[in-house]
Amino acid sequence: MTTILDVARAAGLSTATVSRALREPEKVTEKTRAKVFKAVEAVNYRPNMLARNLRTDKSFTLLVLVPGIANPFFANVTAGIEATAWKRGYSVLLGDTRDSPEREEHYARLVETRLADGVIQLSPDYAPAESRRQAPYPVVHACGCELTEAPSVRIDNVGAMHEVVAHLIARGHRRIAAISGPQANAHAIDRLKGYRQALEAAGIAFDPGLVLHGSFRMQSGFEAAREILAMSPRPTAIVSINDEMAIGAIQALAAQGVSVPSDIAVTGFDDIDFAAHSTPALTTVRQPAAEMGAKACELLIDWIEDKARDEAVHILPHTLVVRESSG
Amino acid sequence: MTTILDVARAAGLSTATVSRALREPEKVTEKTRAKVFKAVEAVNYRPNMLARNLRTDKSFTLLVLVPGIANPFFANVTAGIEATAWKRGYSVLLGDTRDSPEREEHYARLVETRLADGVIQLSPDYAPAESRRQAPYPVVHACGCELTEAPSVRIDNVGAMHEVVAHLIARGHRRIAAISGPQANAHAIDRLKGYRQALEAAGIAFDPGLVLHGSFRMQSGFEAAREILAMSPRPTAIVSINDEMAIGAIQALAAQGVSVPSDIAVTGFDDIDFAAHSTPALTTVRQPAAEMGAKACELLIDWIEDKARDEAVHILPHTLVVRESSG
DNA sequence: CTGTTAGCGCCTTCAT
DNA sequence: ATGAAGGCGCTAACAG
Repeated sequence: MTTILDVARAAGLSTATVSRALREPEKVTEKTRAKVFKAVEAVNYRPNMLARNLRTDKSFTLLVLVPGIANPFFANVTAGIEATAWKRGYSVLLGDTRDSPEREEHYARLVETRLADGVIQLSPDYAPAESRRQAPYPVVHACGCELTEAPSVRIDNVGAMHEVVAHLIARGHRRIAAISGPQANAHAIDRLKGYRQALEAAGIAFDPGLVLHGSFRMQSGFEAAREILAMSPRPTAIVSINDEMAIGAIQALAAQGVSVPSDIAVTGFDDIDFAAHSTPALTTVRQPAAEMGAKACELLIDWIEDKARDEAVHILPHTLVVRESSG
Repeated sequence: MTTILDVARAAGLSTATVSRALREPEKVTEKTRAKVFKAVEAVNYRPNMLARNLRTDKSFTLLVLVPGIANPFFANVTAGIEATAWKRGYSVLLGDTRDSPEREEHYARLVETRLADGVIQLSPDYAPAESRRQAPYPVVHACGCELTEAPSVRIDNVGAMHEVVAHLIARGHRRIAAISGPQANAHAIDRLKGYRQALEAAGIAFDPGLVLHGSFRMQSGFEAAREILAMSPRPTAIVSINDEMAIGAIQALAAQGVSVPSDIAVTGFDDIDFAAHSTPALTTVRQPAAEMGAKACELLIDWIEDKARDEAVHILPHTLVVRESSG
C-alpha cells in the first residue's frame, strides 16, 4: 500500500508539504504542486481516509435513518439526501430501522463511535424531544411532524389533508372514511387532524367509526376498504394517509365491482410515481420528497461544518394533485 | 471525549487489557471483565471506531452501488443487503450511481481510500470483466447477467423470460410485442434472449419490429404501449422487461379503452409490491430481491474475512406468478 | 493473564 | 513556502 510518505519521497518533499498540496493547494508553490501531483500519479497514491478521519476526528459520513428503504417515498427522500451529500463531499450510511427500537439504538451507537458526523432522521417519532435535545451529535429531521423541533424539514401535513378533504366535500361528499396509520404515528396524527379540521369547517360531525388504522402497506389498505364497504350507510369517499394504502383500497373496491370514482372516490398522500400510473390515476398530495431530503442534508452539513445550528423548521410547499380517482 | 485510557484508569488496568476485555472477552479473567464493564459504564465510554479502523485497516463498511434507490426492486435488494450486513456487524454505504460513469468512478475511489472493505454491485454492466478482475478490492454482484463472473448472485433471466412468453403462447398468443430496456442493458439483453428462444421453440418467427426499447420507467412503458397500439396487425400480448413499464403500458391501454387482458395481455418482471396490487393484477416473474441482496452480502463478507473468494455464480430460483393481466 | 511499547497514516503546530 | 516532530485512539506483538 502506498502512503503519503511514498509520495513525499518520490517528489523529494516532506509529507507535510504533500499533505498541504493535496488539501490546501493554494498554500504551496505552483511548482511544488506539480511535483506532488506527478508523484501521486507515479506511485498511484490514494489517501487513507481512515487515517485522515482519525486525525481530524471527522468521518465525512452522514447516517440516514429510514423506517424502510423499500417504501418509495422514503427512497426518494434518501435519493435527495444522497445527491446533496455527494455534492458536498459526504457519504451516506444507510440505517434501515424497520421501526425497531433495537435497531435505532444500534445506529445511535454508531454515531457515538464517530462513524458518522450527524444523523438525518426520516421517521418523525424516532426520539422524544427530550432525548433529542441531549443528543451529543447533530440530528436533522427530513420528514417532520407538527411537534418536530428545529432544525428540521417537513410539509404542512395538517393543511394538506385539510385540502384533500375540502376537495372531496366540494365534490359533494359528506360521508368520508379515512384510512389512517398506526395510532401513535406522528404523520398519521397530523393528517387525521387535517381531516377533522376540514370536516368541522364544513359543519360535518366527526365520526370515529369512519377512521380505520392501517400499517401504511398496500395490504392494509386493501383490508380497510373491505371494512368500509361493509359500513352502512356506505361512505362515498375514502381518504388514505398514503398512496400505498389508497392503491390497495382501489384494488379491493375493483374486486367487489365498486367503481372508482363513480361509486366511491379515493385519495392518497405522497404522490409516489405509482400514483400517477395507477388505474384510475390517484388524486393525492405531492410531497417534494427529494427536495426535503436535500434540504435536510444541507442543514445537517451546515450544522456540522459551521457548528451553527439552524433554528428554523423549514416547511416546504405541497401540492394537491387532482387526478381521476376523486371524480 | 472519553478514551480507552480513561477506562483503563477508572478500572486500574492497562489500555491493552481494556481493549482485550472489550474485543476478546474470553482472553481475560471474569473479574477483570467485570471491572472493565463497570468502568466503561462509569465514564460512559464509546470506542472510537475511526481509531480502530485505522489500526486494523478495516472499516467494517460495505459500499452498495445502486443504479437508482428509488427503483423498488433495487430498494428491496438493498434492504436484504442491509439486513445481512447488520447481522454480521457491518454498515452499508449507499452509492447511487444514477447510471453515471462519473459517479461510479467517484465511488470506486471511495473504496480505494479504505472507506469500505468491499463493494456490492447491483448493476450488471457496471464494469467490464477485464477491469473487474483487476479491482484491488472485493466486488460481488447481486443482480448479475449471463456474463457476470463469480462471485455473484443472479436469477436465470433468460429462462424466466422464456417461461413468460411460453405462458402467453400457451394461452394462444402468437403476436407478442416486447417492451425492452436500453439496448446495452445486460438484463434487457438476457431477457430478450429468453423472449426469442421461446418464440423459436414455438416456431414463431422473431419480428424485430415488435421490440421496443424503454428506459425501465413507467412513462416509457406508457409510450411504448401507444406505439404498440398503432401496429397492424395489432399484437395480442405485451411482455415487459420490468413491472414499472408494464404498469405504464396498462395505463396507456386503459386510456385508449383497450381492455387488459381480454384485448391485450400484459406481463411484467420483478414482482415488486405494486404488481400484485395493480388493476388488473400483474402477471410477472418474482425475483427474490431481498434474498439476492442477502446472499451477495454473505459472499462479500466471507470474502473480506476469509480472504477466500467464492468462485461460484449463485443462481437463485425465480417464480412465474400468473395473475389477471395475462388472461 | 496482564502490562509495556510501538506504531497504523495522516495532519498540524512550530520552527526555519 | 517548506520541514521536523508529535500525536489522534486504538490494537497487537512481545515480555513478564
